Amino acid sequence: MGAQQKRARDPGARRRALAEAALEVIAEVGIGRTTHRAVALRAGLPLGATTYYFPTLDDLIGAALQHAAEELRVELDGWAERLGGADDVPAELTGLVQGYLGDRRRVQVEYELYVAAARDPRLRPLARGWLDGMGRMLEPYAGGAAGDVVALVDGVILQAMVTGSDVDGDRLTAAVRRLIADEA
Amino acid sequence: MGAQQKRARDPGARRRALAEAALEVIAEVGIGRTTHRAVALRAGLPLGATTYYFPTLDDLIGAALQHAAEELRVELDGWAERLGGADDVPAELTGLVQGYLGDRRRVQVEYELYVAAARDPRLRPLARGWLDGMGRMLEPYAGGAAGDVVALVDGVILQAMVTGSDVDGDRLTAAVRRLIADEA
DNA sequence: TCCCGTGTAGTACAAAAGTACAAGTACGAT
DNA sequence: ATCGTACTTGTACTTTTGTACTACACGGGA
Repeated sequence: MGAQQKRARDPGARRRALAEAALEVIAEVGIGRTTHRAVALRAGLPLGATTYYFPTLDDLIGAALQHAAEELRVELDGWAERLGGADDVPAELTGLVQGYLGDRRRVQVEYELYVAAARDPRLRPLARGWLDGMGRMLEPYAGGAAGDVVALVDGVILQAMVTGSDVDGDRLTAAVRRLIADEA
Repeated sequence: MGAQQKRARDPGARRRALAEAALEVIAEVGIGRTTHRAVALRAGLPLGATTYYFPTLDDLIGAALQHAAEELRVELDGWAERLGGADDVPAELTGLVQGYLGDRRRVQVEYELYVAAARDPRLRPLARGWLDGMGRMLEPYAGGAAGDVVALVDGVILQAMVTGSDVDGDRLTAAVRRLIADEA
């Protein structure tokens, strides 16, 4: 019906734009209150585009979370590289955590995914990507305590998000040192 | 209009029933998808009861979360008592965590509250109740590392919820021991 | 006993939201 | 150049949802 000018065709870009817009909406209002319309508005696309590319809302949200999980994996690869060239691993890890917290939107989405995965087993593989990936990354330095360091880091990030405050770098570094003492 | 038999009057019990039903709904579908109708159905009460006792949906959810926060405080008091009489504090703490994880519904609500608080500052005081209370409780045993132990425990619980698995008691105990070594 | 305020319950209504669809357009294959 | 398919877009339809409202019943005080 529309006879106005239509934008250039680029289905791939639209899928990505929708997924990214969905992530922004999720960060702002949570998974549960994310709607087709809010995502379309955020992406600057018509409502119909959402259902054309993602048959159902769950598909849209699922694709967005998958997108986020992939971004997280890329982030983790960067961490692994940085840790590999570091002479003080705990201090470097602390710096990475602090940098990660610089983008609260992204962190918020990650924890949205966590809580959703706790409720819906279908999302667990996505959430485990971060946990397992980080554990594997830390194993060379933390050995059997890698999982503990992951828990500590996730807990520290959670605290920062809930209280709205920053991470105490020295304290985190010291705690990581204690956890990995004598390991690896 | 209804001329059927009405239940006994007990406003206090109704408020409590609605708050508790809301918690169950929140645990199942998340805060964002919690509705008046779902809560009323769960509580076995008519729809009108929800708006009679809680003018708006936010009020209902807020009351439910406050209810949960109070329950958490009671739980924490129990923990404090148990830790006070324990000769092996890290082991006792591990046992408490494992016991806490026995009621996943409750844990789910707690983390729903966390993530919601990260997004909405108005909920932060409620969420801080657990963090601060637990920190204070651990201070006598963990000293300056109390906050680290809280982070570790929260991270471990989060891992258990996300992966659907149980907590490795020995590992948690060992990690706590390391964190509080030389403290307090 | 007779009210009257508080609680109860069913229903109503407008807004929001998920999804379907019809109409039209661009682009590659033939 | 034509044709068909994939994409685009605006709108329509139905369900869900928040909230308001009407009608009624109980229970204690005048």
